[in-house]
Amino acid sequence: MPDDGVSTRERILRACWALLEQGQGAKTRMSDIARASGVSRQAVYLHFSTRAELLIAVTRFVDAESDIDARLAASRAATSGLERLDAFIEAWGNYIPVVHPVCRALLDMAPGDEAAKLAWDDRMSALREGCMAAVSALKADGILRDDPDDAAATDLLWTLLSVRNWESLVEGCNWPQARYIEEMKRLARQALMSTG
Amino acid sequence: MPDDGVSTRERILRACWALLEQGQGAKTRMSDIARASGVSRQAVYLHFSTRAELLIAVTRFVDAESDIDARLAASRAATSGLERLDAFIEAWGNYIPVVHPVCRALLDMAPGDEAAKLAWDDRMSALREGCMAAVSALKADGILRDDPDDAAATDLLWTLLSVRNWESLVEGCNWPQARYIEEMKRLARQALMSTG
DNA sequence: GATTGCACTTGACACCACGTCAAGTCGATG
DNA sequence: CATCGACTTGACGTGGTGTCAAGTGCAATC
Repeated sequence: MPDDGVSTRERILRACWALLEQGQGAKTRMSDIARASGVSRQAVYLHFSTRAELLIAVTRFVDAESDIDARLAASRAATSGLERLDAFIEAWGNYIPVVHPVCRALLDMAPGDEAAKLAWDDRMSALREGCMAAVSALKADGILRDDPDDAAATDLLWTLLSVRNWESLVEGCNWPQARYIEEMKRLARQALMSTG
Repeated sequence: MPDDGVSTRERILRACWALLEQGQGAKTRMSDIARASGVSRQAVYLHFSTRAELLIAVTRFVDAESDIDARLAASRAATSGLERLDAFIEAWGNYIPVVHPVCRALLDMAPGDEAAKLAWDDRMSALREGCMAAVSALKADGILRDDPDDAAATDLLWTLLSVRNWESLVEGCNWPQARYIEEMKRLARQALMSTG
């Protein structure tokens, strides 16, 4: 089936990814993607029954290509709670710019599309797990503050690390990525730990 | 021209506001708004040439009706920097739930509509002014930390107080409004002040 | 009392994306 | 050769926005 050893499906995924990286998510149409993939519009629907499904597939594809799991492994390997928090923020925070264009597109269509919304919520609840683990690690070390309870601490970290906040600081305020990471680490420490 | 002393234009604005308060922003159509206003769909276009224009007009209407200026006056009246920061967070933070349904609708259409995007950016840059003023007040009192410079401190406060973060905590995590306010005050103090 | 003007109604239409359908092409494989 | 699968082509339905043209009804004005 492939032309150059690459399946049509993958060509579409890559073309879509490339398009999203340089265009406004919401304005990338199925026909654009088809053209960029060198395939007819219908062929796209042959592989992905819906725009939302395609975008979701692209996020999974990007996850796989950029080895998000490996990135997060470091944070799970950390021994102390503080190390783990820092490593988690670094892993996730540095992954955001990679997936961001695709997230943007998914997010843009979420208000009007149930499937997109569910997929996004799913991603976000995965992130929440990571936050919860980091909070637990702090608690295990006895350095989690007790003003907000564990759940609230997780809520706070999760909100802090949202894609929107990254957009706000890095894209909206032109912060360099490194500054974003450092500031988030500081903020998270101040928000969650009893001793800074 | 009015039926009950209320202009058609205002009936539309109020009906739209009411609809947004109980529906999903993006799914509220022009025809829904027309029906709720007891007016034809075309009549709506007679007053607002575009859906974006209508939504923008509603936000301004809500601003006026809820006296956002009076709310913010308190923060400007504060004498100390810390008082001012707290008052600002309280004024804006407690205003969010009021405008939120309308913001939601505007935000939902922003990705695909230039006018909506501009209107939103405009609102956000007004908020930024407020943040900057609060930061300046802290600096005047000599209690602004110097790790992040003034601009970055403003960026941080502005991002912290974003509508998205309110949504995340209050709607996403079911925080009561009061808790949101208190936590934001704490977070802002920790993030901006040299002495907590 | 007729005329003009204004706010509004009615119904049709163009537009744009998404998604669907049916028929056809082309190459590989039995 | 026949058939199957991946793909193309072109037409179509749908839902929402925004436009257009003709009409209605009331009020102020002549």
